[in-house]
Amino acid sequence: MKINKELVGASTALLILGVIAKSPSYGYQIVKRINTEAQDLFEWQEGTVYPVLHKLEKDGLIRSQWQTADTGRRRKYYYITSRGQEALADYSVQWTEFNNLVVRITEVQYA
Amino acid sequence: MKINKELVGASTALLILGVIAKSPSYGYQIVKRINTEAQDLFEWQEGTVYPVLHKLEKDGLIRSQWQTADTGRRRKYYYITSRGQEALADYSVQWTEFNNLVVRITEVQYA
DNA sequence: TGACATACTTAGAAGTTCCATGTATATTAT
DNA sequence: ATAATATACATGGAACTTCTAAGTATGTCA
Repeated sequence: MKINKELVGASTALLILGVIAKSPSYGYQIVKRINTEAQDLFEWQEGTVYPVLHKLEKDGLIRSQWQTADTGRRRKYYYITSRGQEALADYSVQWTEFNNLVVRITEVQYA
Repeated sequence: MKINKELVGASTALLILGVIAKSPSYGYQIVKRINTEAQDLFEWQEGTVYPVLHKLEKDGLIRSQWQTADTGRRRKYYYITSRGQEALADYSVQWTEFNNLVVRITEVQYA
């Protein structure tokens, strides 16, 4: 299995897929959700996320649908596709293996 | 703690620092070492690693020294600096936290 | 009505990594 | 002997991502 070349950079995509897989969401919500979970670890900007959403949609891993909230505000909801679910499962495995490698290489050796 | 903006992209640096921290190495050796450990997960190209080594040295996280092997071949050995050790410890923590986030977000929910 | 939060979008800059290629030398195979 | 391969370092330019910044629009609340 040759890992996806962009795997690591694709952690953004991985997180987005993870969020949408649990529940369809729209961009702004995803940004808030991840930033809350990330605490002080990092902070996504909207300008980072929207292009990734567009790319994921172009690649057929998610699809979108405009909806109007009760408030009257328009939101573009994203849904994961079956290809997206496959990709998510795939990326998760790759991520885990990659993490194992990082841990193995960087961990301190104890006699 | 604001995570290093390049953390994820910095996984390359993290792995390199991890290798050198255990034992001073030269570029070609690092590439072979990581590629062996990475199995089929990915494969670093030399052209990917040398620029990172140069950047790490410029940032003072590693230092280099030319040595001539018994074979007569010249190698540029890299040593981790104290600042490099601090960075390695720091990045490791950040990586762990980041991984925890990824796992939390992407893991399947069981009732 | 003014300030703020919500919500999406894109342009341009900056930064990384990849691919390809180049140079040089030692080792191994023919 | 010499050809092929492995070792070893290096860099230019392409390709790709992400970031910053800005823009547009609308709903909510003081």
